[in-house]
Amino acid sequence: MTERSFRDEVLAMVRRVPEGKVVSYGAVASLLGAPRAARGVGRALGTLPPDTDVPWWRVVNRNGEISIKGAPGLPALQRSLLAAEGVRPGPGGRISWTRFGWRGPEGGE
DNA sequence: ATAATGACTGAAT
DNA sequence: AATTCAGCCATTA
Repeated sequence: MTERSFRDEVLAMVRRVPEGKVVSYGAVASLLGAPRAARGVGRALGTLPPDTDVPWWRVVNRNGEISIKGAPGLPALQRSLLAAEGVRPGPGGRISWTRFGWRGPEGGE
């Protein structure tokens, strides 16, 4: 069978994140069976084309903050997309895992 | 095959 | 609680 690159698995997993929910890089890595590959997840999302159907904006770092460091406008775009889904950072500027954290495919979508 | 890079994380300060 | 350090991983040159 075709070896599915780690990148493809990451994209497939992120595609399952329901609207209005967020997940951390480490969580995605964990769901893929590689709990220490958080960076690999970030890298995978970094290769996404601007017209992708993958909801990359639903992935944030463990603190519930935007962790993008690429183009200057991307962080703002992510905040905007999240806000459009009802995901808003709390008083501290962090997104609450209790309210918006996605538990994974088995945790209930 | 080795070295460098980066949308990460946990532990130590 | 906030910041700093060092480890970990997949991918690219």
